[in-house]
Amino acid sequence: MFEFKILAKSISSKARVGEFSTPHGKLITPNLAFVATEGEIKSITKEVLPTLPVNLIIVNTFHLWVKNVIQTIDDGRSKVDDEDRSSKIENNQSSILNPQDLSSTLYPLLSSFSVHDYVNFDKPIMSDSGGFQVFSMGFGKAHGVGKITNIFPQLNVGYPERAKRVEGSHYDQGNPLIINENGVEFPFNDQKLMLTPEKSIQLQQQIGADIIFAFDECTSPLNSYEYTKEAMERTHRWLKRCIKTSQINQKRSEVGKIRNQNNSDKSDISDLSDLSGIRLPISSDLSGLSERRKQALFGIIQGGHYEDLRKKSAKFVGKQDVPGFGIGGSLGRNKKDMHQVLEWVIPLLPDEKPRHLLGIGQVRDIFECVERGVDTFDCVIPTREARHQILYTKHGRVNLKKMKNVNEAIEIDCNCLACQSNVTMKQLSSLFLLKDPRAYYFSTIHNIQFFTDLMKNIREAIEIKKLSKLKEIYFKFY
RNA sequence: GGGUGUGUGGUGUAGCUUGGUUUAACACACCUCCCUGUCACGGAGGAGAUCGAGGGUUCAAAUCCCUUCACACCCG
Repeated sequence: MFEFKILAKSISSKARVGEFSTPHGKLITPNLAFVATEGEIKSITKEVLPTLPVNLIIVNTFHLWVKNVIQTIDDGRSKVDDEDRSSKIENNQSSILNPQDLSSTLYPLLSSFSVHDYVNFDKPIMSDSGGFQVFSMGFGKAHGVGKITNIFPQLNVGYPERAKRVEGSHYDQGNPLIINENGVEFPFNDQKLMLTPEKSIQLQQQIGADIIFAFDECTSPLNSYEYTKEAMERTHRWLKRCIKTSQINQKRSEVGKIRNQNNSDKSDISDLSDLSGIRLPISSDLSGLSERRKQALFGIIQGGHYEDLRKKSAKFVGKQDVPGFGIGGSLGRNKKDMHQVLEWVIPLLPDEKPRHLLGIGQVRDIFECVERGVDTFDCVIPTREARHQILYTKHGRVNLKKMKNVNEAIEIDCNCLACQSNVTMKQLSSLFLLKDPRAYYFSTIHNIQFFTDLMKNIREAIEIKKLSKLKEIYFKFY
């Protein structure tokens, strides 16, 4: 499990085609995860999701947690577990397990019921750890910026002045969140929610995605060098804790299996005694713990747009015992900074493991980053912009608001349902005016088709050594 | 014929009772631009009415009074 086979490599760049084995199938790379923060791709119902050209999705731990979706998944699993057990076990040893306990406690998971069942998607799923919310609900909110800042556009020429402001420690103050060594406290809907590395991994285990991310602190591009360094070092310590928690889970699973084989309730579990508050169910039936519950923990590289920090982080995370890496955090002030960050980081990561670039995914970015050695992406752009009436086509981005009177399909040779059913841009515009759910649906499936095709084209181009040619074609319009 | 009510940007409304804080507000639509691990079917700007018409009161009227027009309803 979690083997990464490199199938083809570009000669002129670091681009490669790979195959990552997960419990829910092989993920062919480069690829892009569509974002299903709360367990569904917005405006796409669970019924139609399996019919769409989607290879990978990413859900979000924080949002699933606060929206009680994890609870729902747990309930679903308890139900399956109960049914499973009652059909297999004659005696009633398992009665000690009740759904209430299961829902809130870490435990060896019996059935393979997971977020896949919840979202109705039997392909690889990633879960983000909540680390991005440390930024988006923290400094990101306070600073009013994204992870690539492009504020002060009027100061583009006066770069030194802007840089001075950016380097100032002023931007390290006023975080609405409380961040300390232990974790992060989020004020959310009148409650305080504490997320720690252990908690995040626990939640992610309950979610059951194939690829999970370490809990990190995503910093703001406006944070000072000192702050970014401090946050990065803390993130490294958190990574150790994430790995440990994840390994303990793994061990407990194995113990569960042994106990199952021995059919004994008295297996030695003393090495797990430090797991206070975490109980093992006293059950003889743990055979349901399948390969499908295994999870790959990806460590995340931080360090902002500072060369020494990024390199230090890449070296540190790169040597950890994890099956893959995420490149996260603030990526500087513009795209050049972002490319620079990748050029610092990627050469320091082991070639034989996959690299995921968190949160990036505009068309140009995908090409630039694949060429620099990125294997997977996730991005809200395709689905969010669809809802904001931006459609992606081979001839560039199309703003539907300007196409109110155009009686043509979005794209002639597109395989998406909208184009196949000859929905015209005029019709689609009208649906948007009426806020008809079909407007969001059609636009979203169209953009999904576009990005899925894009990734496929990229993979094929790498294989036949024509990536730069393909890039040229797309760059005419993007 | 008598009575009542309504008349504000493209559409729907707020303001009118207690005139000034209205260079007339809001929503939708319209025109730009934006969206990169989604608190994002969202965000930032812009254009657009002198308040049915005319007259009067007043330092000051969309707001009070008169006349008139249009529409709606009620009574004959």
